[in-house]
Parts: sequence; structure tokens; C-alpha cells
Amino acid sequence: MAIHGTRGPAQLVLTASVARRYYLDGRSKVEIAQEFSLSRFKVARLLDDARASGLVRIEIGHPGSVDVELSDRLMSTLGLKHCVVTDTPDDVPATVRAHLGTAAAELLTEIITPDDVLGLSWARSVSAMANALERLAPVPVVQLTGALARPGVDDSSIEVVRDVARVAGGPAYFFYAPMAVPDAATAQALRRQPEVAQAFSRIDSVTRAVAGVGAWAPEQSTLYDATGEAERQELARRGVCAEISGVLVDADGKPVRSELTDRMIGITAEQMRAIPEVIAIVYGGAKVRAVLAAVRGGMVNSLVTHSTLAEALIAAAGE
Amino acid sequence: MAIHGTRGPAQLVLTASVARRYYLDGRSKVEIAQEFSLSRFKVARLLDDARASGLVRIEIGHPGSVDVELSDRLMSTLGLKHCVVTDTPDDVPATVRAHLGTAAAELLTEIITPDDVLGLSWARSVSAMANALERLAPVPVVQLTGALARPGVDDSSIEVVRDVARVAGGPAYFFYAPMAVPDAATAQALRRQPEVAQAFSRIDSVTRAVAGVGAWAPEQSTLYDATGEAERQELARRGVCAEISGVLVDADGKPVRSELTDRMIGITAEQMRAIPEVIAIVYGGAKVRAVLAAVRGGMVNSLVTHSTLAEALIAAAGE
DNA sequence: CGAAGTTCCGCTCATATGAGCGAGGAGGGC
DNA sequence: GCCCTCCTCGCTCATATGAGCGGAACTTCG
Repeated sequence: MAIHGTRGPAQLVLTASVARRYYLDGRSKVEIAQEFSLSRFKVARLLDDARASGLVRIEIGHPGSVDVELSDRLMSTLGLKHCVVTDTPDDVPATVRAHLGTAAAELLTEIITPDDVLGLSWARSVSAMANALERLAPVPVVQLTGALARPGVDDSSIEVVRDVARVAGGPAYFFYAPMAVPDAATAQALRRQPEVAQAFSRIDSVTRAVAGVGAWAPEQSTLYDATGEAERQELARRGVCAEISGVLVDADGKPVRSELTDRMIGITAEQMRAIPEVIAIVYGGAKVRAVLAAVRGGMVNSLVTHSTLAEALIAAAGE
Repeated sequence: MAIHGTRGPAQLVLTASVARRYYLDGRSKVEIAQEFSLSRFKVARLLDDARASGLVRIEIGHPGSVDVELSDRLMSTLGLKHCVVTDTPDDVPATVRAHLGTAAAELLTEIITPDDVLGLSWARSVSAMANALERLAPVPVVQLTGALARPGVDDSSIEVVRDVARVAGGPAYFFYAPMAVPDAATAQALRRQPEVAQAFSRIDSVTRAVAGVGAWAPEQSTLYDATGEAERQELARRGVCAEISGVLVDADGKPVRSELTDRMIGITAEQMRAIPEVIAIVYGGAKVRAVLAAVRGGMVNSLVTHSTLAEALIAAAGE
């Protein structure tokens, strides 16, 4: 018997004919059986052979920049609600961010319905999404955390909530406050500010949120970079692995409470977990563990990312 | 609406997921519908979309040197019983002949059953097939025509019938006589020779035959090359287009009787048409019209050829 | 604001399909 | 040569599937 599971060229060609009629011309097996004077069972077996021997190849394709096959695999692997993986080359962070921003914007445009309430975290990737956003159902948009001013970085991104709300045509619940303040008392006071309180009161009704995911390492999280060395190490010692919209979690995705928690202005771990869908826009190979932690902890259940990270995530999740 | 028939990335990924489960994992639409909480109709529509948009690509493949897809197309186009097209490069005639010989030998090994009676024509391609033949059901093998000695060409091919019969392990009906003789009387006399008469008496019981196809042009038919200039032109004038085992037919495949016919030692047009399956081994781009004529006339109903000629045949048949 | 077209959805029912089974046939070991 | 085994084939019956239909929602005009 030949490698292909066929006996000779006639068999091979017959199989190919049957396969073409079935797969390409869309005829039914019964029709084909009649045409070739075979039993429909024989036709079915020929088709099985054709599949098994690789005579018929079925591929799930690449009609755009979205790697649908990889998206699907990542979605299944991590049990996500939505997943968009672009096959953007990942060498220039700004380019990746822009591409992912566009992809996320399209995703959001597609899935947001007028009944939703949208929450936005403070992150450059979220800002990139806002820039790419062209259309959105008229939903309320809620700011989930204070902003962190990064020296030398354009901070217009604080306007993200307002920008998105303008595109959507819905109310904006936003405030000007930092993500973390020096002490718990100040945080407490800030939270009582009318704009902050109003935004916070809406957090529990948020149905979909968009955030970034940071790893607890230099340059991998805005919050990390804004934290003092001693506290960084203390938090690292306590297992902090990922940061999502100011929420810190360990490798299992369990929230890590700390002194820093009380000084934060923003959504809590419990609130974040309660949001039905949290979409994270993530890029960079260093964030594998962080993303896995965020997903395992139920903080994030949708992803927009690029193929390199997606593959690394699938590989790492399999272990 | 996007080009792909999908509305956005989520739709795209969903479609891809469904397609993967259906086409790659072989799950049923009902199962998939349950998994994704969709109606099975929705799943069916997504799959239709996926096919229509090119998200799912199905190809009939090339697992060997046989171009199954092209074979199939040629078979359908010309209404052949069997068809084997190899994708042999067609620049070196001897190589092509050897490849086609092998392919034809495999085909014959596969389709000949012990109930068959095999007829063989005199042609280099048939000889090539005989050389490649390794196994054959024990059937009688019948010589269909006399041989034409070509100066400077190895004529051991007259032994083809004996060789094939030896491989098969069946009786051989062969004779030593030329394909054409100078006058009808000689032909008549030769036909009465015991070996010749015996072979001829078997022709009507032949169930499958293998032959070459010649075009009526220099170097395109052994018979043409062995015919005098005057007769060549006379026959060309009468529309001779193809030569199959000594039988001459016009462009419509209708036999052309002539003075030459009476001088031939071999199968007649009527006998050839009566053979259930005549397999022609053909190569060379110059034979397009000849092959079409032979097939249209019902002289040939199976083909072993190479991709260039196959494509030309399909193109020419479509006109 | 209303009407008409358009699209999308899920139903019914006839048909196609797959799983599993037993009969028949070919091939191999004794 | 004979028997045994393995393989192939086509059947039955439960299930999956496709065609066509009518209703709902959404658009697009007037």
C-alpha cells in the first residue's frame, strides 16, 4: 500500500475527483455516488481517505492582519470570551501598540451594544485604542483608575475617557487624579471628591472594560516604574506578578493587598473580577506570566495581542 | 461590511473557531452550536460565510508526481474512464516517456482484473510502459498491430506483447509483421498467417488496450514518418488528424478509410471503437488536436499524459 | 412619523450522513 | 489444498443537515 492510503493512480484520481466534487463543488455524497456508480458509503470512505492521506488540505486562512487561527487557539487555551491576535511584527513597540489599538477599537466597536457600560483603564495601549476608535454605540464611559504622569510622555491620554465618550455619544464619568498617592488618607480624601465618587459609583455597573496588563518589572508596568525601590521589592517578595489597571495579582491571579492598595485611586480587585468582560491589550514577550496570572485570576477574560506573545502564551499555558 | 463578509474581528475569530472545529476537528454543527450557544443554523451560516469569504481554503493536493486535480479536470472535460496526469517537466522526451510509462504501468496494474483481455499497440510509449510493468493480473495479451521498424531505433519493442504476457503470466498472442505493407494483396496474405490470424481473432475479445496517439505530422507519428510524401499529403487533404495504433481519424474522430487502410496489418477503426477501454499514453504539445480527435471519435477513452498537454487539452476542449 | 424593503433568525420536514454490524472475499500460514 | 484471519463492502437506524418559510428587527425612504 502506498503512503497515501491509495492503491494506484486510478484510485488516487478517483479519490481526487470525488473530493473535488464534494469539497469544491459542494455536491452531496449521494449525488457523487450516483455519478460514479458507487455506494454512498464508498464515497464516504474515499473522502475519509482523502482527508487522512492529506490529499485534501483544509486551511483556516489569513484574509487580513488578524491571525484567526491563532486567535482561536489562544481563546480556547485560555478560555477567553474574545481574542484578537494580529500578526504584526513585534519589533517596534509603537507600531505594535498602534496596530493593537486599531484591532481593539474594531473589536470594541463590534461588541459594544447600547446596553453596555464601558470602563477604561489608564494605559498607553488603551489610549492607542481610543485614537483608533471611529464608531461606538452610545454607552456611558467610566474611568476606572487615576492616571500616572510619566515624565516626558504625552499625558493627553488622561482624556481617553472623554474622547471615547465623545465618539460614542454617551456620558463620560472621568476625573483628574493620580493612580497612587503618598498616603491612605489622601487617597480616602480624593475618593470623596465628587467626580471621583461619581465615577467610582458607576464601576459596579460596568459591563465591559479595556485595560493593559503590566508585569512587575522595570518598563513593564507604569505602576512599577512609579513605585519606590523598597516597596517594589516588598511587593515582588509577596509574589506580585501582574498589574491590571492598578490591581496587583500574584502568579495564580490572586489579588495581593498591601499598603500600596490603600494609596491607590481606582478599581479594586473584586470590582474588576465582577466586570463581565475585561479586554486586555497586551504586547511584549516579557508579559507572558503576567497575562497568564491576570487571566487565571479572572481579572481579564478577553485579549488583544500579537502573534509572538500569543504563541508564547499558548506554550506557557500548556505546561 | 468588510470584504470578508464579516463585521469585525470578533465575528472573524468566531467564524474561524467554528470553522476549525467543524473542518479540522470534525465536530458536528450541533455540537459546535451547543458549545458556542448558537443555533445550528447560525453555525451553518457562519460556515458558509467562511467558505465564501475564503477564510476556509480547501485544496486538493499533490502527494506525488500525479497531478490529481488536473487529472480529474481532464477526465471530466473529456469524459474519460481513467486519466493520469503527471507533472513531469516536459522538456526531455525520453524522460517524459519513461515517467508516463511508469504511470501507465501502475494504472494498468491497478485496473486490469483477471477477466480482462489486454491489447497492446505498437508505440514507444507502450514499450516504455512494458518496461516499467512489474505486476499484472494473469490475462491474455494481444498484439493489435504490426510493427514499424524505425531506422536507428531499438526495435526490441516488438517484444512488448511477450514481455507483458510474461509479467502477467498469461498467454501472449503476438506476431512478427510490419504495420503496413506495399500492397493490399500482401496484407491479405499476411493476415492469413497463423500467428496473425490467431491474434486478430482475439481482438474482438479485448477489454482494455494501451496505445499511443500520433499526430499527422513529421515526427509526430511513426506511421506518418513511414509513409510516402504523396500519400501523406493525400491523407492530410482528406482530413487525417490522428493515428491510433494504425487507425487514422479526422478532426471529428471519424475514421478515414484509404488505400493505406487496406495495406495495414492491424486493428480496424470499428474494432478499436468496440474495445471498452483504450488507454492512450501521449506526450508533446503538438498532439492536442490529435488527442481530441481520438477521444471524440471514441477511439480512446483513457489518457496518461503530462500536465502541459493536459492543460492544453482542457483549454482546447473548452472552445 | 409611517411604510416598505431588507436582513437576520430559527422553525419544519424531507433528505443526507455516520456508527456500527454482519456477510462475503482475498490473502496468508499450515 | 484448506482453514483462518483480516479487510472490504453495503445494510439499518438514529442523527445531522439543507432548503425553504414566516416572523421580527432594522433601514431607508417618503
